[in-house]
Amino acid sequence: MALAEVFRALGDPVRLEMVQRLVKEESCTISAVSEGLGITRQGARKHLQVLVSARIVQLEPKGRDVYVLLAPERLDEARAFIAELEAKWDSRLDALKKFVEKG
Amino acid sequence: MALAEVFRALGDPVRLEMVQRLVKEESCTISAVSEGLGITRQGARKHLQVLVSARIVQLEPKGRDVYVLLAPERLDEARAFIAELEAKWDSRLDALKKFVEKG
DNA sequence: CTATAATGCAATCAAAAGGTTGCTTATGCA
DNA sequence: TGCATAAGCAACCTTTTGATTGCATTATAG
Repeated sequence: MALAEVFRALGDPVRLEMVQRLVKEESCTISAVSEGLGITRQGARKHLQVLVSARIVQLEPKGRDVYVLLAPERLDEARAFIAELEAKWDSRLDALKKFVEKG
Repeated sequence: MALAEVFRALGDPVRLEMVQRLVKEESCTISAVSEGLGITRQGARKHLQVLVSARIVQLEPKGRDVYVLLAPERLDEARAFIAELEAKWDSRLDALKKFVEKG
């Protein structure tokens, strides 16, 4: 399942923080999303690459800088997947409830 | 962020499959959720433990069996987190749109 | 034109993850 | 009582992950 890769990418505090930054701030360079995370630039860069591989973000070089762009499609797929699980779960509970009511 | 642990737990095809099984089927034993995953029982058990640690599932021993119960709260937190990201993202796009319209 | 800032690339390293095998324990059923 | 089934525990192994350091490259600001 390709979704597992998306969840995995979100499964780290550093990467989660990066995604949150990208949601808040318009136009982040790699430097910007990597600052103040308590790890080195290269460490952060590896995390960023995980997000790129999961296609949660895209990189766009512009001169000396590389801009990091959020690609929200994958996030939406992940959200929808969980929502579907919840829907199935709820309908099962409903069925159970009706079964109990019937006696 | 505790949510990272939830995402991480979902970030594996085997565990994702387990969760899907638990949504579909009522009352699964450890054996049931571990069958047919292409790995050994002990391997599956380790995956299950990851889900337990992330509090996505609970274990309930009953006699010789141990039942695996889905605890949907964490899944809902994860879904809500993404939904919130999307909301922020959308409102930023709206703001940008208005800015552009104003000239 | 040169210094500096943004980035890339590679080697290295410890720790965690994913998986296995082997053995033990305990429960339920015939 | 005896045997099959469900599960636990521990050791072990390989690969991946998270992070580092060091050095090279490239582009912009003065």
